[in-house]
Amino acid sequence: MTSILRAFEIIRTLWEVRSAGPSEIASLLGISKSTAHVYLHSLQSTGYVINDGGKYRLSYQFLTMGSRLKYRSRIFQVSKEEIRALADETGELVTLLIEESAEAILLHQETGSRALELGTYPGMTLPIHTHAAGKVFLAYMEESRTRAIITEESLERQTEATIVDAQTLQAEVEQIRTDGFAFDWDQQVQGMGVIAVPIVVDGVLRAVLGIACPTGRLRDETYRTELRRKLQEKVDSVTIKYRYGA
Amino acid sequence: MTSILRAFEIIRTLWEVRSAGPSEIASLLGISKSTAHVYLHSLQSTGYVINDGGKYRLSYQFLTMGSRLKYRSRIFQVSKEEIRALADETGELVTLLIEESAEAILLHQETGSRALELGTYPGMTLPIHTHAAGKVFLAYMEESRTRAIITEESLERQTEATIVDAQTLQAEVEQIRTDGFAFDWDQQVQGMGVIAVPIVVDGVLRAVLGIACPTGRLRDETYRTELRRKLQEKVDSVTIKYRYGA
DNA sequence: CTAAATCGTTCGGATATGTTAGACACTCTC
DNA sequence: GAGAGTGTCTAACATATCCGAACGATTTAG
Repeated sequence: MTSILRAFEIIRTLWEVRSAGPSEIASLLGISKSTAHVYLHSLQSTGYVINDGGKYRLSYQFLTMGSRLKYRSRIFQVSKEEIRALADETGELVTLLIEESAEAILLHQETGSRALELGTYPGMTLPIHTHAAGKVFLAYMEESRTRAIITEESLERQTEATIVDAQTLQAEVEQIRTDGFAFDWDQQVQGMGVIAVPIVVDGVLRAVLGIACPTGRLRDETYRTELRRKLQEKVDSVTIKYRYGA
Repeated sequence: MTSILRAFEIIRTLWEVRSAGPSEIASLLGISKSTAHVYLHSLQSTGYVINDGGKYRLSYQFLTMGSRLKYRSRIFQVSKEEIRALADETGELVTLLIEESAEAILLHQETGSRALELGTYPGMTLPIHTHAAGKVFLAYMEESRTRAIITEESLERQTEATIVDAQTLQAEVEQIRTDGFAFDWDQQVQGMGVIAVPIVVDGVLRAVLGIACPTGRLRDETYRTELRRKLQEKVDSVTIKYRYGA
């Protein structure tokens, strides 16, 4: 089914170039101009691509569908209020991440009054080994998957503190299993630290709730444990809501 | 190019049923089981569909792509801070809408401290004739399109106050052109009113900024003009930012 | 202001591609 | 433990995809 793959290649290309006509798409993908036109025309009739005056571009249908998925998801529905409350109480950046295809996806975030402004956005994907939340996923998923990701993946470096060694990562993962939470300093972006706690319902890891704040504030141990306590508190109430309804 | 259309039909179906296997998709779309399987398999390899153990479902790739489109858009970037500020200053719900394919799309929203909680979300689409923001679009788009939408579209009713008569709508649109803003009461949802102001840069309508609040508060005329003044103020600074950079 | 070039779009024929039924292994249900 | 359901895979057929050429319309170059 090359046509479907090609259609999504065109979508990706349209994302990259923002707007293009059949000729440009054709030369970028190495297909004929008329073929490119047929694809673009078909994509237009799905509503995911828009034609203004010969130039084609992606429509906000992606946002519509993506947001619907987000707002319909149970974990978002039951944790939305707690995330807002946690952001208000701590003033920091609170994030809800889920795992999909061995990647961490930022499903939702709320910013507190003194939260740092990262360039993060809902739907953003993050490599799983570069931050506390990702390591929680590694710690709580089925061990075979953990092993596969740790060894197979290339463990790309993001900052100087990023763990790129499989054994070190494995040890951290085991530590997280016993602790029930994860820390990181500077592993994703320099100057930022994260505390992350798993949301486990019926023995299944549903998501990870995290607080991101400047490394400076995190060095204070009493503040750190305070954050962790508040985080765990919210996770507990989210777990109950998820399990027992409403 | 029926395969592309069919692929997106399958995506729509997967949205509706949340999760399904080839057999279920096949019977829903009237195709053979093996065809459904090939489609699902291809969609999976695009990353937009995920296979857990035979059952297929949509991935958050839609959210990722949709959010990227949103966060990259110039109008969002230049108005983000003003929207947050306006929500803080007024305490109400502030919305940024754009028009696409004769529909209004809620690109962004920020909630103030006493804002009413509608079930709105970024990416949500709204019929264009049922609210103040939509009527601003009608007022500021090319007249031929306005006429086409007003007369062609069926003007579906949402509440008792929804304008479903083409002539009434036309008159309102002309009023908005002279006023430079739009009001509505109860036209989208009962008990809610909206004030909407166009964001026009270089003679082109880029988006509409709106404030939604309970009809009760809107009846106070001094409050109404106060809201409108603050709204216009933010729109002016957004316009300048959009036009002259940063 | 004209001419050449490039654009998006349309058409019909060669052929590559999608479609299908059937067979398989597997998992639940009864 | 039998049966009906599932997801997956293969191979042959037929259909729908792909391309080159040609059409206006628009933009660029002279």
